[in-house]
Amino acid sequence: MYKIGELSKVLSVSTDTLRYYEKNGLLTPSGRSDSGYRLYNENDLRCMQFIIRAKSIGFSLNEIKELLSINIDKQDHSCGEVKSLTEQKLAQVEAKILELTRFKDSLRLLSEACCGGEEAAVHCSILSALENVDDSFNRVS
Amino acid sequence: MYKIGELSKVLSVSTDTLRYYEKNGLLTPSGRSDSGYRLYNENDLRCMQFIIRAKSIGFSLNEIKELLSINIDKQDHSCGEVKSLTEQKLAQVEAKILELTRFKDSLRLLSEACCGGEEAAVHCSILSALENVDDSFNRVS
DNA sequence: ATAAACCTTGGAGTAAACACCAAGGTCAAG
DNA sequence: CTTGACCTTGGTGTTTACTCCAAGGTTTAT
Repeated sequence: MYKIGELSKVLSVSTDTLRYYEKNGLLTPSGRSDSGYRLYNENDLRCMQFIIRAKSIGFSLNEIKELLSINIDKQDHSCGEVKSLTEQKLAQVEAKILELTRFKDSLRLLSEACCGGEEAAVHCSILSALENVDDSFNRVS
Repeated sequence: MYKIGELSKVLSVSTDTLRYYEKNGLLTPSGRSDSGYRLYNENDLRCMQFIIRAKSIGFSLNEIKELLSINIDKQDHSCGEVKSLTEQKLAQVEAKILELTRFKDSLRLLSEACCGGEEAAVHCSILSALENVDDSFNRVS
């Protein structure tokens, strides 16, 4: 069992953040001490790690709550509902990956077009590189 | 040349957003009419499209400003500097793609573990699916 | 037994990214 | 020449995700 300060150190988040997440229904500590201190167990820790990872990927706290509800509500919902929500999120993630990949391609194009030397970078431009990417995309579609 | 309302319609963003971006140095319209109306040209439009795309990918307005400065400052900086900034951003994007891909894998695992039927989804859980992914990751590393 | 280092709740403050007025000037149509 | 749809600046309001007190109770080490 971790006290809030201990968990905050393990995860490198502030105690305020932990209390904030609790207030917003993302992570409720599994228990309280006699004196009212929050007590987190290993499962709470894993849940928090999940939240941190989902956040770093770009999910909002509300989206994360939705993802977590897949877990929390599992007794109350059918497999069909869970699967549908999961696949919806999956599609979102895949779309994001696609966009990011396209973006990566333009950055790489820019980087490769750039000689990297000492001269003024007049011919280097994110925008022109992106235009090239767009053009190729347009030609394909 | 587009007036602010015209550009806003073309791009499906509010005029407030366009003014906000101008105030924050992301996109300054290339001109003004005699009466002081903002006038945007095709280049401004492309720039705005870039901003919208970068935003949808998860870059903050400040990060986008940095990306755009690659373009704007090109006369003032060497190719080497531009290349370095670009590659830095490239690394960020690649890291993001990796994390997203990992996340996608866990969602897919969850989806596949789920029968999708009518029964209570007791055995379906994002967290347990993620634990499995983590385990396999840990075994590898 | 008394600091120092924790914890509690409640509330106020902050930064980002807008959204929404208000008061007034501009422009095209009838 | 006026009506309605646009534009201007300047300001306030909103949501998200924290962050930082303040006032007081608890634990622990000396």
